[in-house]
Amino acid sequence: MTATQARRATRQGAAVEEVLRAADGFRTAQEVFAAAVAAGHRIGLTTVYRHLNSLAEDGRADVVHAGDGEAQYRLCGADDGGGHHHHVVCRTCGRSEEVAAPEVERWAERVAGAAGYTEVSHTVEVFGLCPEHATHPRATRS
Amino acid sequence: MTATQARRATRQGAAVEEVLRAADGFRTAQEVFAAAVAAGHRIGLTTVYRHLNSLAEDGRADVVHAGDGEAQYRLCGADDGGGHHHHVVCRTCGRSEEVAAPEVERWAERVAGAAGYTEVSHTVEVFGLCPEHATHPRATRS
DNA sequence: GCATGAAACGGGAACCGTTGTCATCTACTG
DNA sequence: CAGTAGATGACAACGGTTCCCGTTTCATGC
Repeated sequence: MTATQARRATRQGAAVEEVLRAADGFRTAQEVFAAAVAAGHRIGLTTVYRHLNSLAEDGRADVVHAGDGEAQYRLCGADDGGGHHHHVVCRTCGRSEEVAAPEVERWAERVAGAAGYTEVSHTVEVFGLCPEHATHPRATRS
Repeated sequence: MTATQARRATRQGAAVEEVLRAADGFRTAQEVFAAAVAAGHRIGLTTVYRHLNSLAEDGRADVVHAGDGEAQYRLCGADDGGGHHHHVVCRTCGRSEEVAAPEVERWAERVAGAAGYTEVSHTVEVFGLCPEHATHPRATRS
């Protein structure tokens, strides 16, 4: 299961990756589709979903579920050796910063183990407003 | 504004809470609906959703989005004040343990702040298999 | 370069969970 | 006990995602 040589090289697959690479943040499948079409690519929504899922499966893309039932995708380093990571995502523009979270990993393992749970997985997503989209300084910010 | 006495006391509202209380884990809205009907309550799916959302809004229930677009609900201590907490949820039966996560709270604030993000919120869900549903030790690394 | 088999594509329908609509019903108040 | 605001629920609408299946395109051998 090393070589997940799933897909054949196609224009559409390239288009999806291209759109994803051009965006420096998370995008929904529909946004990717719209962007690809806008860029002149001939591609169907179904195909966008197919490629997005393939990328996610192969670990070439990260997925977050924003909580309102809309999955968002983002390209990430092909085989980011050992680095399971998380993101801080801007609620407004989808921009994101990648952050490592060794403490959180350990914490998850520990509390789950303490409760007797096995095969532990976890989802950690941090949402916020990036500097550019920060609202009026409600606290003491200058 | 303390008493968010939003809803009138009705049989249906009681039924939803009853079902939720009987289950010691997370349940989807549809499951709650099915259980209520099975228990002989006369109630509609719409109403189940309404009460579930009310409970969640008032902080009387926790919600997790299992990642496949299905929200799951669980009763929790009425007004547990500042106690923002998380859960370890069994993938198979929905059973869950409540866990406090002060370190994670701090971590989220810190990394988001470091990246210049404000209005930070986060979702942390840990999934696993409870002792009862553990599979044979497969040595699989997540 | 061209034929060929297989994989990928894509339009539209199907699905599924969730929310909106609105006429009817019911829990509370006076 | 009657009046009324609010709750209910059957059904339709909705939005995101997946399935279906005939058509197109890729990759390869000739």
